[in-house]
Amino acid sequence: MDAMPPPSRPVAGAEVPPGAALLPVTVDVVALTVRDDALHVLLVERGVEPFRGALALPGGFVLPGEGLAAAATRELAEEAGIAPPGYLEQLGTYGPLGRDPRGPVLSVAYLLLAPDFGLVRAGSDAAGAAWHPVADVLDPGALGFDHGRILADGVERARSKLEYSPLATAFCGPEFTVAELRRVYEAVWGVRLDPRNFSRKATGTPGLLVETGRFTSGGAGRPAALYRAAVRAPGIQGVGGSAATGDDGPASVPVVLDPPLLRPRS
Amino acid sequence: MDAMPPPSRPVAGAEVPPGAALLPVTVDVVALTVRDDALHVLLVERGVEPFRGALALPGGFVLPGEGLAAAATRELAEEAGIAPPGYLEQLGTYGPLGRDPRGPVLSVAYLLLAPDFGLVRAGSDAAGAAWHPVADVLDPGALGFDHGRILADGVERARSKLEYSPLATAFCGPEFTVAELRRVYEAVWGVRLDPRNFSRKATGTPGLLVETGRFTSGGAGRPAALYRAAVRAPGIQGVGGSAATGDDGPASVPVVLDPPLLRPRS
DNA sequence: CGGGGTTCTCGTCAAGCTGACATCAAAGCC
DNA sequence: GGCTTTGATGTCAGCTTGACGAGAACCCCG
Repeated sequence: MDAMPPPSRPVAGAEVPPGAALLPVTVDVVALTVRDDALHVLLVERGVEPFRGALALPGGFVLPGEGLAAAATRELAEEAGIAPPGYLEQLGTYGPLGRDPRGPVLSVAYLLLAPDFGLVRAGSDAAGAAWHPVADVLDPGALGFDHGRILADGVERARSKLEYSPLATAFCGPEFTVAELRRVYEAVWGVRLDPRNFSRKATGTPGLLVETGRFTSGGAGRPAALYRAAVRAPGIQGVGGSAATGDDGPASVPVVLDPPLLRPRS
Repeated sequence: MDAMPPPSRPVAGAEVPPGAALLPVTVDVVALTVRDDALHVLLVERGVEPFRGALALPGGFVLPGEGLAAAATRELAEEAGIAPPGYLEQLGTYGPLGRDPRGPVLSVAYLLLAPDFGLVRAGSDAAGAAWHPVADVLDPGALGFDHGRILADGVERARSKLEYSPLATAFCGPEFTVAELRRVYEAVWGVRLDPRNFSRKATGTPGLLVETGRFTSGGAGRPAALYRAAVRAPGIQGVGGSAATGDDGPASVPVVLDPPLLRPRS
């Protein structure tokens, strides 16, 4: 669907009722990763008004003939410099009133859970994207527009996703250890988990891990068994075949963890 | 926010980049209720093309100067005849490509969990709204547009909501018995629950029920204790004060059930 | 080469929760 | 008054959870 040509008329609505509003639509992405045992979010420094100089989520306007998910991946590729791996799902829609000083704008937010991929032009360009610790920018007002609220919603969505879906593996590389997976949970939830109980739970939960038979080497301590994700997250690049018509609804969870991995209750 | 006057220029986008698409936006509502121990959805029979004569979710185009949630409540009021009670939250956004034969249209879907409220003009008018058992219309193709998929997403959202939030009470009236609440769970999940275990769990979960001290009378069997919802669902009518700026993001869950009420696993 | 430190893996055990089921209580109905 | 219906309370085995001990396998260092 990325290669779909623009339609003949760039502005739709010729057959819709005359009273309907025609709205510009943006796509903003909450891209989360875990680095140095802390949750990070991909942010850009805005180079143009409004909110010039402020930090904001990567995103931009949907172009004519473009789907929502396609717009999200395009903006990520433009502002992060690469087509990042990971799991992408729709987060929610905000607006159109009272969120952009230029006027009514509808914004569809997406959530990306990704391993710590490198950034092209990281921090060098004026509008370059960079990872920021979520804890540093979680207070309202740290980001332009209503992106502080969108980020908070994205973090909360990620936290609950980790409980009931195997998507914690989306933060890891193709092969990882149980300890790496545990540090993902610890960073996203902001808690400390017992390594022994977590290992028992993670390896005993069907649909989460697949043994590779291989082990780590070179690190300190006893070598750890390497695992792969039991489900390949239907992410940005991995779609492969056409997902029917332009698949722009809220992504369905690939698998539900059963029993869930509940976070400790205070 | 309902009374907000339209802005001076009905079509926004004067200051947005020239390449951005201007899209008509519709709001569709998946209104669910429980009647006769079965999950029902509010549907309208379309009176105009496209999909004339087919069943579809109530909804319509967002008007200039109107917020998303306001458009959802307005469409519900127009097509159901009243301002229904219940809990409203955003479900997801679909499109804009390949879902409306008239051209690109963005659709923001909302989910309403409501008690079995009466319908004005129920079934009489050509475009009147009526409750339909979800089981009758869940197969793809039963509804116009992509509403079959939106309904499926809404039902799945409702199912998981019941596990981790006290929103099952949104299906009940102001006072209800544990048995009524259990029938809500049974209808939404499609399972049979043991009344004794359910009662122990429901009354023992903090943040779900509040005793009223009153009891049912007149029915068959021993009178049952009447309860109220511990949290009033922030629904359509109950907002009261202004919810800051036009609150059109995905609604946050009012309270999280802890421990959750997990549905039986297969 | 051997000891200490580190990390991973397996085992143990009490406490709490879940699912299955029995028992009692309180109404209506004949 | 007995029967039926429905709600409330209790019991009990089995499982899961949280806390923690102990051994295994690697690295580093002297």
